[in-house]
Amino acid sequence: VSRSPRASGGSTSERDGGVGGEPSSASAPLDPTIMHVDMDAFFAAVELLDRPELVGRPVIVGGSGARGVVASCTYEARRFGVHSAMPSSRARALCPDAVFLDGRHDRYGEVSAQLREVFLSVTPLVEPIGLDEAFLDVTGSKRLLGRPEVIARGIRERVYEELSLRCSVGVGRSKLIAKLASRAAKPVVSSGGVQVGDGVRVVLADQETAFLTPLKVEALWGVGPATARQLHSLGIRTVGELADVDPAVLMRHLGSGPGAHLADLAAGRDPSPVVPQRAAKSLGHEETFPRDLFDPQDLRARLVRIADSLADVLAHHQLRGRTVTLKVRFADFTTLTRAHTLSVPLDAGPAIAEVAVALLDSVDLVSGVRLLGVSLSGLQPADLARQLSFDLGHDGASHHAAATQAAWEDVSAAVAGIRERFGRSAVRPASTMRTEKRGPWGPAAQGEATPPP
DNA sequence: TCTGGGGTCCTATTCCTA
DNA sequence: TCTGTAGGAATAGGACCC
Repeated sequence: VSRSPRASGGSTSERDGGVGGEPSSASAPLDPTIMHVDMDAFFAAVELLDRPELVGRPVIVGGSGARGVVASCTYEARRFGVHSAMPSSRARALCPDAVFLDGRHDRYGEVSAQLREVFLSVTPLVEPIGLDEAFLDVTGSKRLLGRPEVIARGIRERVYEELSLRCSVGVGRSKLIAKLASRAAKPVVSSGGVQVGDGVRVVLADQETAFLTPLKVEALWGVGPATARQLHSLGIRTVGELADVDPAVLMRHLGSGPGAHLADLAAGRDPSPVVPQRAAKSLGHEETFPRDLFDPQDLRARLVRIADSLADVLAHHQLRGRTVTLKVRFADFTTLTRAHTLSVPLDAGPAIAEVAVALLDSVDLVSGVRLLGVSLSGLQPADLARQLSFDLGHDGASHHAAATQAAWEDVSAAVAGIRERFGRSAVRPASTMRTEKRGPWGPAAQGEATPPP
């Protein structure tokens, strides 16, 4: 090992510019080179692929109902100030001519899988972040594929050739730098128009400080509105100012963990590795209702349907979980959670619903409910859980839910099979059917029907 | 303006048990 | 047998990410 940074007393990055440089001699350890690939307006761009007649128009993907938000939008819509996470009502006011489309996550998932194939042809070390971005550790690919900038441009070209989609690529020694660099490579939108970005931005080791210093603190991973407010109150607005603050001060104001973490990021220190696969720690499903609901019986029925949807997700992942968490958001947007951990892992809809409904019954619902959600954590593979499920639990709730789980074991498998062949709506919990539109009791908007006499 | 749905991680508190 | 304590698990809330 001829070029070990430690052995030679200095970082190789000081010699070759940090991120890659020329391919090194065969046995030398290479400087880490991380890439962050971020699709441009991903959901909206996929919609335009399938509906080319919309190209050039402002297109907004997201819930178009009264309580929806923007999930993605084209740059034509961004010119009007529309951006993701904005309430749809506001987006419509800003851009009345926009075309609103409901999201098709299955479709985005398909394209995302194709995208991953491109990434995996460059390096096996791919860490997806959502459907539309990923970190790639290309440290070991440089000898074969060339300088980082060459690799990055190659990825960009292949994504465009194979998927007709554009992306931005950031390159640096760490995930922190790579992520910020990809943002710097993005197209810039103003009311005047769209300025095409570089597409690729490489930040070399000796450029890191100059690159980070002028950025706003909000640019850092982990600084959201609440942390930004606190930092602003301390007179800190840029990453450079943050780097000048004594870490002890940050730890005092933000807590020891987040404070120390933020001090590291501001100084450009981010040792976090690219992690190819992460096992899910929780799975959940939640629904916001078109209008607030007050009737406990109605809410219980909604919860059963949500638990049923969650059971589908669990079956798909072949997982069970021991902790059931109920989430309730009230009309005033305050949110509470209630959790119960069982001795036996569940995946059957009725068993999950039983626990969730019991939790719901412990909550005061008089102020009106806008959202209900159920999630399961403490996950384990279903086949392993099945072997261990002879233990029916000790406390009353566990015992009851475990018995329900056992009783529904075979039924759940049969339901999954039927849905596989005939679609999700082929089998539904009976208790949810009173909320569906149907015959003798007259037409009503879905989910708004009056219960039959 | 009025705030989705899918998650992760962190902190504080409470409760149980060795 | 009783008491104090330390530590872990469970619980709840909040911030943040895409």
